[in-house]
Amino acid sequence: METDRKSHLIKKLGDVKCQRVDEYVVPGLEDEATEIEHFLAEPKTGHVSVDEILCFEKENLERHLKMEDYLCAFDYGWKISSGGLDCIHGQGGEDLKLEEVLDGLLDDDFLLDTEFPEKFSEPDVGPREVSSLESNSACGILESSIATIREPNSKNGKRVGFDLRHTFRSKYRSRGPVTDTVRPTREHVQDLDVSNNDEKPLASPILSNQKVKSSVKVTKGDTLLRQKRQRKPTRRYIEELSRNSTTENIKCRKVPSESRLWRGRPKKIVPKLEFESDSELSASEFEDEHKRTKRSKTACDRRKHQRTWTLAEVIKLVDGIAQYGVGRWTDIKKLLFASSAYRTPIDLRDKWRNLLRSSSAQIDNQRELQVVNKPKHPVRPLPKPVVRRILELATIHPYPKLSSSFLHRNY
DNA sequence: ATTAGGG
DNA sequence: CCCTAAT
Repeated sequence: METDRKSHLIKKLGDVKCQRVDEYVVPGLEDEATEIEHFLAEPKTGHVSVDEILCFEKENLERHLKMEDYLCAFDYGWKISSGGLDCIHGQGGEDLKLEEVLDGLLDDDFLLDTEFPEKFSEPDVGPREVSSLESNSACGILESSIATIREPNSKNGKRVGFDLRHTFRSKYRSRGPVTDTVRPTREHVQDLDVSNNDEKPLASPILSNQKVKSSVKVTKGDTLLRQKRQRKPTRRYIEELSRNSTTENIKCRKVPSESRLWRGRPKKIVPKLEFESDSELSASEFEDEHKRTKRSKTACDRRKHQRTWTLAEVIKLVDGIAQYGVGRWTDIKKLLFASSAYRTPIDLRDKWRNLLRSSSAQIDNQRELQVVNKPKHPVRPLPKPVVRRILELATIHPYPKLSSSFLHRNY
């Protein structure tokens, strides 16, 4: 029985990996539509769209977020420099094939640091599944997200992709319905997020089945996942480790990853008991580790660990600040980033601080950037709408120590 | 426990 | 991102 499921799963995954990019990447498109709508909606009015609620499960998938960034970029008329595409919704844009677009995207260095097939091997979904999903989770997820794609025209992936693209486009173009959405109360949002905790140990039911179970049992909030970890390794220990094996990036990733997990959720639930379970990597940790950014080895030693912010995240953050105001980072974290085990409130604040800095700088250099914007320059500017909102918020909720530089600035 | 500031 | 002081 168990083996049956496993083999089924494996087969399923095999199928997935054979999928073409344009096929299995498509589910993210609709999602993106909701995200964009969400963003486009006026911050002060209700902007949690019904779509978002309905789709919140899908939204949890990190891979979707990745795609969102690109699609956001399209919305802002960004240039896909290497693809030779000017902007998707231009006149000629209508004729673009989805795969062409994706090709351009793949060449672009914008936030595409993860291979697609890999992403599907680490499905993370809402915890609601968690209970019933211990044995057959991955199957359900994969099937639901892929079957829909294959269904319409199983013979021709291209065609399917094309159609879906239109679905997406039409959806995000008509931003009308978004505005009249019901604004969820705080409680609603809370509920949503609680059941929405996407960093749940579903990363790889296949790989660490038992462990998932053990750590899921206690799961209720977003912090309980770490229960396995009883004791924080001493800093010396960590340093020792990284010094002893200067060799592989394995160390570069692993050590920081662990220390990262300690931060943010220090003692809350951690009992005094101590039995070392270091060898046991909980699913969430596995996922965490798995998703850890891959970058040059040189950067590894400087920043212990870092995860690049996606556009979607930035937008979410800006929205959160618009709602709750600057300074209430714990609230924002709990309500909007409950699904992200990383991104501590401090991270949010840091990000905001950086956003302020960069967006003001971007205003200054706007013209210069467009001229000098040879693809070589790794600086990818924020979409103007985002910058706009950031600056607006900056004036409304002045950030200590930085606000002065903004107030006398007119944009 | 959280936040502001600085590194 | 990390750390610390202050609240």
